[in-house]
Amino acid sequence: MFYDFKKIEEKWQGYWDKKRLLKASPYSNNKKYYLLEMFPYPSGKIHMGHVRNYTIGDVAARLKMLQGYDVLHPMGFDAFGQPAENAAIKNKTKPDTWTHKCIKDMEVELKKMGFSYDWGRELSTCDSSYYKWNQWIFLKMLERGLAYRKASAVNWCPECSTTLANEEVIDGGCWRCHAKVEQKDLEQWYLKITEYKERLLEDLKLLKNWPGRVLSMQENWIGKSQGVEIYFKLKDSDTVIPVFTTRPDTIFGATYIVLACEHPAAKDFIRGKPHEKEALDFIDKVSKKSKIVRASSDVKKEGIFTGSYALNPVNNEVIPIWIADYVLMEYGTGAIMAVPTHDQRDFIFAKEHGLPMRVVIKPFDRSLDEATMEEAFEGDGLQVNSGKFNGTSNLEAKDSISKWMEAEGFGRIKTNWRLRDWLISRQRYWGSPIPVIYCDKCGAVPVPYQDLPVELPKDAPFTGEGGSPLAKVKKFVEAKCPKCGMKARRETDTMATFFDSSWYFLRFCSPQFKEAPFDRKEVSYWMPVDQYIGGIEHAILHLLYSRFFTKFFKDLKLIDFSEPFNRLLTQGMVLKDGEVMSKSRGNIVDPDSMIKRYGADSLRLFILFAAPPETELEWDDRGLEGAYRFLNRVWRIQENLKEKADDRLVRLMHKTIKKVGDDFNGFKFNTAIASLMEFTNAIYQFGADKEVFSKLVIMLSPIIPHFSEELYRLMGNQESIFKASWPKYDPGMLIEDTVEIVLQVNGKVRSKIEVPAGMSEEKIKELILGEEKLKPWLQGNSLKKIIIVPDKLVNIVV
RNA sequence: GGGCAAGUGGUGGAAUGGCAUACACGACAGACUUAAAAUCUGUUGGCCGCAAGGUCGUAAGGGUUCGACUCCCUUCUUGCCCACCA
Repeated sequence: MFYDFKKIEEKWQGYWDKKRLLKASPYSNNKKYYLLEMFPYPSGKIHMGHVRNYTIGDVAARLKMLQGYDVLHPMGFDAFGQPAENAAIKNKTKPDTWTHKCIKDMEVELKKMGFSYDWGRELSTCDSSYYKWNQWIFLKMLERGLAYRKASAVNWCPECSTTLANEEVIDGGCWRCHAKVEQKDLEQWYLKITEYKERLLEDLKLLKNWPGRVLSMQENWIGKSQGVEIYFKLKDSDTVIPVFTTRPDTIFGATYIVLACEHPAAKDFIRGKPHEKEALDFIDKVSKKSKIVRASSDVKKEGIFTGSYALNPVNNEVIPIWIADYVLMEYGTGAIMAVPTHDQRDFIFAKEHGLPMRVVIKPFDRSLDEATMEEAFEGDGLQVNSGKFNGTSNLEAKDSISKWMEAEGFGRIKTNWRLRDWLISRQRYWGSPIPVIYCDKCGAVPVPYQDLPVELPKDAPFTGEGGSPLAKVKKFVEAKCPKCGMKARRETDTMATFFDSSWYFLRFCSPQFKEAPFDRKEVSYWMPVDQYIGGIEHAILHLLYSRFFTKFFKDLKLIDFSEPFNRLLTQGMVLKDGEVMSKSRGNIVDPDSMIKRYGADSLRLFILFAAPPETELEWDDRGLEGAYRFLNRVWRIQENLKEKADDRLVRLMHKTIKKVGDDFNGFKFNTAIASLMEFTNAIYQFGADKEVFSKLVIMLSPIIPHFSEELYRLMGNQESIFKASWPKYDPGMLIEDTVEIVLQVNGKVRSKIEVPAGMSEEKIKELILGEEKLKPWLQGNSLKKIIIVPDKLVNIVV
């Protein structure tokens, strides 16, 4: 009556493993498919998000196996990172021990789901055979000037005692622990990702199969903006204050200038002025606050007058210079021209401090008065109060004013970027050591290639006190200078884990390769990744860094493609009662307990059926039970097979094969499953023969592999179902003899008729005008028009 | 504040210019059973109607069209991402 999922799933998992059935084998033909899901952090337990991500991937991978592709479907672990250190402190264990235990536990859980990974290719980023190549890549970057050291104020998380990249600061807090981020000065290693900004932006155009939202997020992150750098001269002096603007069309309305507090000239402008002390106090007060706090401290804009004045180059107007907290030193030149009438931030600031304003762009359909304005006008319109540009549209003026200012020497046309260099240093233990030695005489010296890997010492002390445990390991820190042989000191910072995950997709092509990060021959066969699947939370950082690394490898002539991921799918979150599943909410549904109750196949089926992959998925225990019931329903079909299936069923089978194939290719698993359910319902109605049933089972096999393998073998097949081929449909069987035509009067359905397919418009017209059911609607009305959609619909307009 | 999605039965969702609500969950009824579970077979958007049938209905309002869940405009709501980016 019930199929024994526990026995079946264990049996076939063991069989696939023993036969190495899921091993990726290249070069068997010329169709390759590299399917990759974002590898997990080994926390020790898989959650529903993993189950969803990996189930989606597994269906695609198994489908491609059935379609005869060489499939590469690997799995590994993003194993460096803070939680291992935190666990080490808490449980008095070692990060290494803890991580490897977690990896073991997760392997077991992943295997229970029956995912088709080639476990022979498994890798962990914390193994020295992997991070050796992180160090190799770092040295290559160092050689090319792409890795450099810079002392600067960095984001400091007091909770984790570590620095964070700008990208890792979320709402003023640490991306992992959410503690409030502070400012601190440190010498840090950076990667010059900005050198690739043009290509990172330009090549987004190549990514035709990426979700639009991810592309636009990347574009905004890179943040290219065209504008003009305008030179404002100080009144009674030759000192120039450059200012960047994307709105040169508003230059005639610039009524004051604002400097960032950190602006190098700020203190000069204050010196000897009446409010000198007050102004210095203000600068001091603001600079003590971290920039993150300043950014998040709502809308209040504080500022103070410097006492100095500048000249607007286009009209020689004398305008005051202010200092304020809402201007950022990091963007543009650290100084802005303020146009309160056409920028809302400037407007608020001007109102608060009684600064002058002047309208220079008026809306097309009305006039504007600065005295009565309640907010800035940021839309498009016509230039006014703008000298010889009056009357032109501001969009045109943007261009003509820029060119005019450049010609007059008032400024120059310039492009600004939002993208910053990438800070990779971490004052942490559990990461790849940065392969550099500091010598008093020779400075920072790279570790020679033949000395790689620089191994992490296993016996670092974990006290939970701040600072890096690595710095406390004497025999690690003490080193000889590779250049002069003198006593020297080893770098104790480790790399950000985003470094590890920026190239793992290349390593999977040849995970045991000893000569280089990857074997060029294998990479040129498998790469680029045909389908990448993961969470939207990685839309910016991980994907941008991976694209950067790929371009770097291309420049090294190690590969000959410039984008790593052809197609990208970002799957939606798994919700419970409308909320994201999380420990803090206490609404976690543990996959393992669901596998115990209903089996992995039911879980896979439910999670694919409940929602399309990209949208959020609402968890529902009863839905899972429904999936289990469906499997039993299919299971029972084998007990009642007929000699020969009904023609109607065979026709439906061909339709279903087409529909399911199309839906699978478009990752529309929910509707593919719906079709398979309809087909199953039809089998209950008409009765199937062995051939029809086996095709149903093959179509189900990517979704519910153990179940399908078992049924397939019970039907007498000796070979694995994954050696079978995907069923083909006969296009002739899709054509219907008769079609149902919907009859509308004035767009409302009034009747339907059955007619032979391909009937001519004339004949249809004749037929429907005599149709009894339509008479009441046509009587007493004059016929205006008849619209005929062949084989589908007729609309009579009266 | 900006950008991008989305809004459809009691619920998850289907339909991307042509029969709104496929498929599933839940609910209700029938068969089987001493009974229950399981299974099988039905019914299941609202309103009016005994019925045939009619009528309203895809967040709200307007527009384009013979015809709109679908395209356009306005508004509202929710979610995600970004955010003093000049």
